[in-house]
Amino acid sequence: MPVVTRFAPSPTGFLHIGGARTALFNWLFAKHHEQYGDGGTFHLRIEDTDRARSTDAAVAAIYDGLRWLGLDWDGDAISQFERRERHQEVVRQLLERGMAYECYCSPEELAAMREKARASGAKRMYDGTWRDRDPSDAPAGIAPAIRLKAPLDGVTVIEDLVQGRVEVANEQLDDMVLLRGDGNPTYMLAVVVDDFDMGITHVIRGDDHLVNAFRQVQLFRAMDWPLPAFAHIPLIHGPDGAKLSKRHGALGVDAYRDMGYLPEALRNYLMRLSWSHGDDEIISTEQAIEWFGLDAVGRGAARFDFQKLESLNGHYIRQTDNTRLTELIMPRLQAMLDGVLAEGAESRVKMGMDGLKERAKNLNELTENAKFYAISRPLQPDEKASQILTEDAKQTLTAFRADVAEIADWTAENVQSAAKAYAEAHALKLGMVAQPLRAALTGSTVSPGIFEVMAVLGREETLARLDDVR
RNA sequence: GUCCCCUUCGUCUAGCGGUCUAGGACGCUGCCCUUUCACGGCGGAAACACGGGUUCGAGUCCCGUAGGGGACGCCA
Repeated sequence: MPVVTRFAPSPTGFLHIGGARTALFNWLFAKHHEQYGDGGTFHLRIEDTDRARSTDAAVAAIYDGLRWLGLDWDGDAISQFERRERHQEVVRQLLERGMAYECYCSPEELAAMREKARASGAKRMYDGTWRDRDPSDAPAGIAPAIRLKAPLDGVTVIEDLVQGRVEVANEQLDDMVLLRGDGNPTYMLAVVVDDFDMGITHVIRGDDHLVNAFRQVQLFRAMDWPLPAFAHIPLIHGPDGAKLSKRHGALGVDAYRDMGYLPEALRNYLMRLSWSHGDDEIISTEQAIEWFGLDAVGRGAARFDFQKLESLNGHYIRQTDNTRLTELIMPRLQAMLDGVLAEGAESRVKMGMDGLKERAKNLNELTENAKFYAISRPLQPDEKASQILTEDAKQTLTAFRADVAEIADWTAENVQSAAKAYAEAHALKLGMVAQPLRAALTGSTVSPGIFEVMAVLGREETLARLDDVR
């Protein structure tokens, strides 16, 4: 049977990292079945039933984040709000069949009920005041909410693909609100109706929804609809072990993009949280699609670890071709240098990329490391570099400059040979030549191999930079 | 408070009763490579929360305890 999954974020904030992983799992599961099973489809549904809190900007951020991560969805995204008439229609049916009822409790009454229930340790929050009450008792001028008439005893069972069999006594579950007093559907109603209408076969979402799932199952049963399979995946926690939230600084996926992470690195990192395939760590998306299955998803929450993401990102940066890296970095370089780039900056950056990329864990570092290729002369050596440029060092540089100016074929090899010859002739260690060169040519004490740098810079620029420090 | 879930190195995890003197990765750390920093290579320290069962045999199954997390909205 073909698999149909969905990612259903509420557009009240930006696409956060936990949501991104939920989307990833749904996407991988659908793709796996598309390529290795009977078919798979992945839908995006925007849960915007809360009109007050939903924003277009958040919707745009969700689209943007998913696209950046490469998680394409099938068909158009569905707006839950736009389906409210269908939701209302379902409630009408429920009402007609006596499976739902009108509730006239005021917010104050409900608050009092809640307090009382908690204080007395009662199972249900809502006490069922209007469950069997004659509608003629209804106070005038108050629009009622509609509640589901849920079973009072027995148990509701979920055979969760990740959590296993979980059951809750129905006496724990009170009658949930389906339609608000203003006639708008609640999330609980909308998910069930939409999941049914969309033919969702597998509901894969964070396990903070596990408890909700029981009430949703009651609704499915009330409508006599077939149940989808449920898979409640563990949440991602912050470094402190609590649910990931704004205070952890982990915001939207756009923040990760800004921090210089590659989407493939973030994808690889995210898929390894609560899911694994043996000892494999570096997993391409193609492999993940082939291997992904719900049976290999664990049940424990995972903590977010920036260092591991960083390490993975470094790996993917080294794997990425120089042209793409250069394109990714040029705008950042522009910003860093206030738009003032030396002539030929881009081609130098690209030519020097081999040496640059193995020294960076993220795009911001890469940009910082590439700066000396793009900046205009004269360079401002940093503090450590200045310390290296002593009078002795400058003399060495002046003498060596004369040697190197004679080189006919300006290559890294030839420049290096010249440096070695110079060091030998003056009984110096190679470092005594190389470090001053590095300080003069890059303005820093850390850089790619200095002879490679000289080759990339070219004879003219190299000699000019050497002259600058005299 | 009530209900639900979870528990292997600091972190992510492998392990699906014997092959576990518990493996991999990140991080930490020693050495090598080396013109700096990285990359890379070779080593090291580091974990089955605790207590009972079941079994010839338990990290693996069951039950408790402790700890952690999640949910208890006319939010999603």
